[in-house]
Amino acid sequence: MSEMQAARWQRRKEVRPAEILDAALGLFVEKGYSATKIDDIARAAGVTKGTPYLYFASKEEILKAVVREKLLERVADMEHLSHDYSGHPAVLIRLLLLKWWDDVGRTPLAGLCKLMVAEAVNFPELARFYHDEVIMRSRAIARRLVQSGMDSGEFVAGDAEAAVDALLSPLLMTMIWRHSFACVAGCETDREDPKKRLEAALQLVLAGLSHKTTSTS
Amino acid sequence: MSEMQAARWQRRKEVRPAEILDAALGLFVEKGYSATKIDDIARAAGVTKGTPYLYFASKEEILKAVVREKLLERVADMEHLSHDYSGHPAVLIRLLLLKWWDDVGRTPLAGLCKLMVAEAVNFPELARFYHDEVIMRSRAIARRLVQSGMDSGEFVAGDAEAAVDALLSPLLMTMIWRHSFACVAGCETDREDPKKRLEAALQLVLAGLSHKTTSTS
Amino acid sequence: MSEMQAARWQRRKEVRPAEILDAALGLFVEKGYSATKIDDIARAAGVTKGTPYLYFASKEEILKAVVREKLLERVADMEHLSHDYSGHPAVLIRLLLLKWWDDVGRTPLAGLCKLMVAEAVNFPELARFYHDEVIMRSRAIARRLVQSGMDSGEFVAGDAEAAVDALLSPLLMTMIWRHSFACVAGCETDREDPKKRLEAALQLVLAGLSHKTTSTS
Amino acid sequence: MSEMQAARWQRRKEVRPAEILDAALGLFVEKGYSATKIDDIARAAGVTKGTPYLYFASKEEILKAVVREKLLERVADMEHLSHDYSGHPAVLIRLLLLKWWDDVGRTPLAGLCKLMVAEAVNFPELARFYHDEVIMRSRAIARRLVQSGMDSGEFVAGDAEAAVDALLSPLLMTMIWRHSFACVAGCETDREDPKKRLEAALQLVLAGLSHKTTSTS
DNA sequence: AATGAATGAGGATTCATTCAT
DNA sequence: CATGAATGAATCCTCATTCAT
Repeated sequence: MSEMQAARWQRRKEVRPAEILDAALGLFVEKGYSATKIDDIARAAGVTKGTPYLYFASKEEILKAVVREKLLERVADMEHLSHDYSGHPAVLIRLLLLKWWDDVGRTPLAGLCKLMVAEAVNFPELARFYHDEVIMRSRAIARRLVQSGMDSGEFVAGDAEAAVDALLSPLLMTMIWRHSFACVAGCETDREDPKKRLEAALQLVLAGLSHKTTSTS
Repeated sequence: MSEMQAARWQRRKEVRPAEILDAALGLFVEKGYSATKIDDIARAAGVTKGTPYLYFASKEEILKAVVREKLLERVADMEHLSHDYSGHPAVLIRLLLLKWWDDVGRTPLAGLCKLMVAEAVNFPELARFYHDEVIMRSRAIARRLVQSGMDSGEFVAGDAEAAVDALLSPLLMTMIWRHSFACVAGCETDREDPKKRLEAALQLVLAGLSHKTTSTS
Repeated sequence: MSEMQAARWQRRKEVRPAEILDAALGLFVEKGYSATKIDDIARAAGVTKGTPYLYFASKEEILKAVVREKLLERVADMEHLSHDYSGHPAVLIRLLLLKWWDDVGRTPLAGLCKLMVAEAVNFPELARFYHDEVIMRSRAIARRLVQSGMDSGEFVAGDAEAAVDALLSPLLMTMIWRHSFACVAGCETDREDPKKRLEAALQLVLAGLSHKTTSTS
Repeated sequence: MSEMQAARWQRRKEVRPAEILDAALGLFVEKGYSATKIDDIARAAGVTKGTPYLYFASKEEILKAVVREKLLERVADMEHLSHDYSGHPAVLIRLLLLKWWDDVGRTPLAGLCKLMVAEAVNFPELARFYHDEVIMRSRAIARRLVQSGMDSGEFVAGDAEAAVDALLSPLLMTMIWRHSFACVAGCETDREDPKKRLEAALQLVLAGLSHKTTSTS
């Protein structure tokens, strides 16, 4: 029994942190940071109250770890995609935003983005991390693409930062919406196909960004 | 001592509620709902712990009152403006969004919008109120204008809801940004002129929405 | 106006204390001491929160005044009755106990007796007053009658104090009952005629106290 | 310091609830419900403020548990005794009442009975429980005995409920007395032997209840 | 490694009492 | 004389964190 136990524990030791973070992600997203109790997280992870403290120093550290673990690779993905690419910026922009929607926006991770917005003020250090490693890097990708389009003449020259705002905002707001009002009974404005709507909004911005000679069809 | 006492012992029934709500607005916006203690609100309003309870039943009711008091008239303003208007929708859309920026976006009220996003899940009743009385009414104004533009041929026909998303999102995200990351030391990506940037993003969307015959000059 | 006012106030000044004590009696009896708020008393008396403090120093003083005002004369009544009497003790005992029932037991004053029991520990000074002026004087009357019965041979000789206990307890318990369990929904063991039952119990004790030669068979 | 700490940090899940209830019983009886702070209970039980909440949901639940735990078995005892018995009702009545005195009346449990009287109005649910499980069951035992005595001709026929009142009231009032006025300095009418006095009172009632042919001594 | 009993600081709320009007 | 706005001490309860087992 003790050997089996030991073996099991050995194995658990490797996976516990991830299990705890998964549980924490779900609960933070569902109920917010304050309303999530350590005990909830522990139970959701199949352990008891003390266990999270074996792996994380505090509730705050769990939040930090969740953010760190879950979002960084998504950003890295996009950086790789954008580096290996040479073609029309508009096409890649569309591609990347829709990929972000598929990988993050429609998943629980979107809730993490909303959580960061909600809690940024309370966790400055974490906010800085998120700002530098998620926001700035994502915007840098977008900005580079926008700028290259402007430079190549494919896009109308103008304020690149503003263009990035216009491109990203609909996606971000959709993510935030899904984890705020959309969760409230009575506010479920059923957006049948959010992705399609997102695409339409994006298309509008890209159209505004592009030179058009004719608009006839 | 007696002067201080005397100063402390003012009976100002008429103005207390407003003072308390102002104090509450500032603190809720600055620190979030949970992190704001009733005692903080009281002190900021120049009264003591018990006084807020003379006017509001609970901390939650204070939040509700803040939201109710502060945002409704802004929405009503916009409805009036949009009703009395007959001209190019694009012009009014620009006008209204920039007005919202001036009246709300760059003021502490923007923090209230961010707060609603952050706390919607925790205060469903309040969220419904905000959804119905602020969000839906605002979107309705925008949708009407977009639709009339599409009907008149001034705008390219398409998904009106998506167009509303595209138009409003940059404004909303700017407001949210200002009350989340922008408050964190190290994240103050100095946006010298947010209004100008907002205008540029808006211009982009309106351009995408408009028929253009030539883009050259 | 000011003269009328003054006149009215003059008159009020005389009756206010009594009005406040009446209101307090009702509420103390109904809800208990702790659960009765000064504000309740004031409103029930048709005045506002500050007014009771013009006449009484504190909530506790109101309770004391209520007890003092309301019960003393009842006791004095009985003392008079018992002094002016010469006849069979058993008859007077019956008379006095039934009178106490009519004057106190079935009125709200019974609630005051129960209140004293409930709060004696919390208000020792008041308890002492009640003990000396109500309990001891009442028992003294009863004891004198019992003793005279024993001395005259009308009653079986024995422990006079115990006889007093036996005589008074059913009355006291009935009073207490009416202001404790009888007020609770679900416990209203409907005692159709409490006075009749009281009489029967009393009869039993008096029978036990009396010499009986035959009980017929 | 470390020894004190260690002593403070004992894990005794099994015994804590009982310790807390014991402490609570003592304090409730001594000071009343309102005047007893959770912190007092905790300290008296040798734990800290939070610990009672590990075992009981609220102060009210502690009171309920105290009543439930402590009195039910006493009632059950009496039911057993009365069932297994066949003899003169008067004898058993005397026995049971004196047993109740020994088991409850002269112990702190009597304080609980007084507390129930004092707080019945404030805790209707608990009052119903006590009414059904303690009062009614006790009275049922007494009533059965009285009735059987009346049926067998041992007792004078009459109002059985009134007889129960007469039999129980002296005991109840003695219990109540001991936990109200008797606790107040200055009211300690020293009843040298309360049991003896109780017995005398009881004897009186039983005498009144019995057929007597001769009263000679 | 895991448990979960115990801790204790912290915060919302109540209400007797005061005092400027 | 009366008001009722304001006070602030008091108390219940929560929950992140600790540590003996």
